[in-house]
Amino acid sequence: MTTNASKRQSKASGRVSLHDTILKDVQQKIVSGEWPPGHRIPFETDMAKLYGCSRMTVNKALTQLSLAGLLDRNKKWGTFVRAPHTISAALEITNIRKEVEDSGKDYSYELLLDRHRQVRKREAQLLDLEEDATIRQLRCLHYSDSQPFCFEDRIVNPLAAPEIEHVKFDADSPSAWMAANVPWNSAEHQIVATAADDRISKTLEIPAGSVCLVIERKTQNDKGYVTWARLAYPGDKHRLIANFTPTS
Amino acid sequence: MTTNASKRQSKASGRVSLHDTILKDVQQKIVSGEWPPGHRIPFETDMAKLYGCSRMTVNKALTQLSLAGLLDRNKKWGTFVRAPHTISAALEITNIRKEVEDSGKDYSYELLLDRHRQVRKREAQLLDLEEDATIRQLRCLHYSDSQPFCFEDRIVNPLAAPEIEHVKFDADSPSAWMAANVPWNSAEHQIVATAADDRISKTLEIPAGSVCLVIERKTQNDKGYVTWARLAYPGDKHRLIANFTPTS
DNA sequence: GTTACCCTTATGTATAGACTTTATATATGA
DNA sequence: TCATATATAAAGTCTATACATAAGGGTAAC
Repeated sequence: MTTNASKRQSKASGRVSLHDTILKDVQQKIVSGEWPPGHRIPFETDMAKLYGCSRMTVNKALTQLSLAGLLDRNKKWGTFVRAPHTISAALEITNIRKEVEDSGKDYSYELLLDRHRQVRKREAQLLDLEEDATIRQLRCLHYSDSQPFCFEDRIVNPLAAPEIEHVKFDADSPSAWMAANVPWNSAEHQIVATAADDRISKTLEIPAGSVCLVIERKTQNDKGYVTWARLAYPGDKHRLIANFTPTS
Repeated sequence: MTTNASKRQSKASGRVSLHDTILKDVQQKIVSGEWPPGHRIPFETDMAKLYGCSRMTVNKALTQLSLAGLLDRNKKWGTFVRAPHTISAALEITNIRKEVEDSGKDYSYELLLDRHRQVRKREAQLLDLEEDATIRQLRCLHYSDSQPFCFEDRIVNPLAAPEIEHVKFDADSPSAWMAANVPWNSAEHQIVATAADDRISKTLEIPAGSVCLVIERKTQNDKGYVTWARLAYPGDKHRLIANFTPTS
């Protein structure tokens, strides 16, 4: 098959491998939200036709995305975009409700503040926004058995996630809703220990100056930074746990 | 090829796929230390013969391990076990020296304590040891420009890592040496904010009761728990940063 | 001696085809 | 009606083969 051989060559000399192209294409569609969680993606055979390649090549790309946790694959059913992007099994600190309920306590949550305002300078830098941009600010408190458990202070960039504008966070907390509904490209966490400032000590009902574990998280999609959140946990009661194995 | 077909069938009905078996075998050899970092593993063609399968099947396994970061693969040279297991790019908090030097400061380190003693009850539980087992305890202080930067308190289980017994930690710090030389199966991190106790405040030269970020790490190989370490960083000066993408 | 060219080696990519496994859908017979 | 075949669909595994690519060595021409 000389024609096929030359076809292969011309494609290979495109410098980047075909299965990698396919992988990136699919990943892009997922993180951009074009293929939302639950969406059934084309069958291997169809994608093979689409890219003019063999099924094995498509299979290689999809298998990798499945291992990476972006896809769920089922025989006969097909391949589906996986539910919310969990923040890697290693450091799953998104799900405050689960955290509370796993410890056998009752979870509840209260929205303290929800307003639109102009960004501050530091925030504009942080989220790479114009100086006069408008953001939505949310503050809420997560309870464990009616004990304050975590104070969440968040700003959202409406430009990067317009669909959030219509959401009232009376039932679901912002972090829960966002984890389930907003796809992201990359996330950065910063973890720091601080002394509780005035607001935190009052809200969490702990003495001013006592110790807090603070996690700041910034997530990004292809339209820019979506949100920045600060989660403050009281004292040495809270532990972040992360498990690793060489391969995962 | 009917004989081949039936051979395939009989293998496939072994319930677990061949490439996965190969992957696990290689991984086991690496984490057990049988194939140490730098070791050249057999060529694809040889492993194919060894397992009585095609090169593609071996390739699938090795490619995955390479993506997972356990192997380095080079054309013409072959495939090598990758250098020290870094603690996943996401949360690389092992390398204190690098951390310091990346911030433009000079790194130095001082060994404060090195002794053998009987385990305490809590430690025996933690590392799953006999009540009367002996452990090696190490304490040291990492400096950033002659400022105390991190206080390390560590216990080592000689049964799980006998080679450590001969190492004097006068040049390399225990954490550096262990990161470079001790393969591990799994690691657990716990991150917590605490108020500095007496020892920590004196060692790190900070006021008693001021805020500390403490990381506790426990690593395990196939012989059991190797070591437990507590790293204390002073105040809100220290931040743990972790970056995520959906695939990595 | 250096350049140009070819050979070798080991991994990398891609293909076409065969068979397996899991699960649904549909028809068949008691 | 219900259980049981049977067909079908899609992913999973594996093979044999082919060519590409990277890196090194060797050799002959200049």
